Amino acid sequence: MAGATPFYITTPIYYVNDKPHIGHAYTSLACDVMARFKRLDGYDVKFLTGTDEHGQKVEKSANLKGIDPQSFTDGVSQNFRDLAAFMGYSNDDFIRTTEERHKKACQALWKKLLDNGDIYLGAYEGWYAVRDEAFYMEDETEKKPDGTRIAKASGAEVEWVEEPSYFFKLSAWEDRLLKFYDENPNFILPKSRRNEVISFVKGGLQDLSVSRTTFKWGIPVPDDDAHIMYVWLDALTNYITAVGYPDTGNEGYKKYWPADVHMVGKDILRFHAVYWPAFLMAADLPAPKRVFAHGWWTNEGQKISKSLGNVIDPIDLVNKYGLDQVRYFMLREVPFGNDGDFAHSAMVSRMNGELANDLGNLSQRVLSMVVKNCDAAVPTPGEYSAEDKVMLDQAYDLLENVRQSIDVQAFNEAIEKVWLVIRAANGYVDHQAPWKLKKEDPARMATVLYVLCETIRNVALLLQPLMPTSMEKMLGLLEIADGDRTFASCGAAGALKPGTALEAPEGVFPRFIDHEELEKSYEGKGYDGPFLIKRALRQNPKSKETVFEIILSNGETQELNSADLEKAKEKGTLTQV
RNA sequence: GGGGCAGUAGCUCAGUUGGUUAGAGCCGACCGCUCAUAACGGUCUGGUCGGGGGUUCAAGUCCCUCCUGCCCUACCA
Repeated sequence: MAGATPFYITTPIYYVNDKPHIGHAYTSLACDVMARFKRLDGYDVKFLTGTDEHGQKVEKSANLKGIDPQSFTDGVSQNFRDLAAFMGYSNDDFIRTTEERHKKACQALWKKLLDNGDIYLGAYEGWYAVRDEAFYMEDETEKKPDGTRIAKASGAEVEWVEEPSYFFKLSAWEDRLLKFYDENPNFILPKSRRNEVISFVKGGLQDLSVSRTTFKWGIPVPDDDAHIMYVWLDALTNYITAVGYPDTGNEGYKKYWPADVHMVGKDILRFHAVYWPAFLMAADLPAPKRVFAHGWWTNEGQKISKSLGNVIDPIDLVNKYGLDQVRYFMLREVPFGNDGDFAHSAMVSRMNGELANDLGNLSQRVLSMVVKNCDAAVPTPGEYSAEDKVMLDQAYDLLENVRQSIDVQAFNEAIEKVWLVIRAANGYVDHQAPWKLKKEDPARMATVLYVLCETIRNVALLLQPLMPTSMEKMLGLLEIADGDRTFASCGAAGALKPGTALEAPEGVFPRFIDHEELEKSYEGKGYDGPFLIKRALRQNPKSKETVFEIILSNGETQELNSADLEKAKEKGTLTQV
C-alpha cells in the first residue's frame, strides 16, 4: 500500500487490575469501527490497544495471590486480548507496559525530559491515609478536637508524609498548552469537553509528581534505582512506544506519529489532553491530532458500579443478542460523546426494528424476488426512471456523507444516514411494486430489482466496519468478490454485473424473541393444559400476540397463538399433562 | 464558590450564521400492500420549544434572570 495516507488510532491501555467490562468494549469498539472504515477507505491504518500493567495495586494483587507481578499480569492481560478477539476487534498491535520496548521508550523519554530541564528532583508531600492508600489535599482533610487529622471523605486518619519524587514542570506549560488548544480547535472533542479542559488549564497548573519510591513494580528511573516512574509518564508513553520510539527515524514512527485519534473515556480526558501534549512538547515531539472523550453507560437507567453489582459484561451481551447486534446498538443508540443507557427493551427494539425489519427484511425480500423471478441471477437493468435515479443517487452519495460523520466520530449520525437510504429503499420497493411488474412489465421489474440490489450493495459495503460478520454474509448473498468490497467499489465504479448467479437468500438478522420472558409470563398466569409450551416461536409486533410451539400429550407438536391458548384455558378443556 | 453542558411531541433526540405553517425515529390509531424475517408503505393524533423578562419587523435560535438535571474544579486506570 505504498503512498496510502497513514491513520493511527489508539485505545487507552487498560488497567489489568480490572475485569474487562462494557466500558472497555465500548472504547475499543469505536476505535475498531474507525480503523476498519479507514482501511476500507484506502488508508494505511495502525490500530493500537493494550494493557497497563504497573502500579501498586497490581503489585499487591500479585502478592495476595502469592505470585510475582509479571506472572500475574501475564494472566490478566490475556483477559483483554481475549475480549478483543471475542468482539472482533481488528487491532494491529497489542502493547503491554511490561514489555522491553516500552521500558526503553519510557526511559528514553525520561532522559529527554531531564535533559530539556522539564524534570527535577523534589519531594512529594501531603496528607496520606494509609487505610485509603491515597493522598489528600489540605482542604480535603479536617482536624479533630483530639489533634488528629482525618480525611473528610472516608474518615481515615491521615499523616503528613514526605518522600523524594521527581516532578515534571507542568506549571511551565500552561500558556503553550492554551496556545495549542487555540490553534487546534478540534484537538479535544466533543466541544463541551474541550471547554472543561481549557478552563482547567486556565485555572493554573501544578507540577506533576512522576516517580515513586514506595513500591517497586514499575519502570526504573534512569540512573536512580530508588525511583520508579509513576502512572502517566509510563502509561501515556505506550502510544509512541508502539510506533518505535525512541527510534524516531524508523518507518513506523515516521509514518504514524503523531496519532490521528486517541479514544478515551471522559474520566481520563485530562491526562490525555493536558499531561500528554505537555510531555510531548517538552520532549520536542509533536502532539497527537485529536483526543476524543466518550461518555459512560448506565444499566437500565442505573449508574453502573461494582457495589450495585450491575456491571455489564460484554461477553454476556454478545451471547444474548449477538456480536453485530451489540456493536450496532452501542454506536447507534447514543450520540458518541454523550452518556448512554443500556436497556434491554432498547436493545431489542433496535435489533428487531432496525436490523431485522428495516435492513434484514429489505435484503431478504429483494433477493428472494431476484432469485425467484430473475433466473437466480443479478437482473439486467434498462433505462432508469426518475425514481430509479433518485434511489441510486442516494445509495451512491452515501460514502461521502458517511465519511464526513465518521471523520468527526459521529457514529450515530453516520448510521442514521445509512438508515435513511434503507428506509427510502423499502419505500421504493412498495411504490415500484416489482411483484406486480412481474406480469405487467418484466423488463421494468428487472430494472427495479437491479436498482435495489445496487442499493443493498452500497449499504452493506458501508456497514462493514460496524457489523463485519453480518455484512460479509450480505455481500456474499450478492456474490461480491472479496476484492470488490473496499470503498473504492462504492457507487457506479463497482456496480453489480448483470447475470451473476445468486443463491437463495438466508436471513442475516434474526428477530429477537425473549423466549424465557414469554414463557414465564404464561406460567405466571397459572396456566394448566394437556400440553407443554415448548418455546415461543414469534410475536406479532402489532397485536402483541405470541405464537407458541406446543407439545400435545400424544407427543405431537403444534403451533398455538396466545389468544387461542387463552380460549382453550377458559373452556376448561385442558388438563395438566 | 468558580466553570461547562443540557432542559424541544408519551419516549429518544435533530434543529446551520435569528426569518415563512417547529422536524425525525419509536409508541398509538387508521388505511394500503402481500415480494419479504407476522416484515413494508402511507395518513393521522400529539409540542405554551423549562418559567419569566428583554432586544428585534421577526427568537427554539441573541441578552438578563430564575428553576431543574448532569459534568469539570489535578496526581485514581
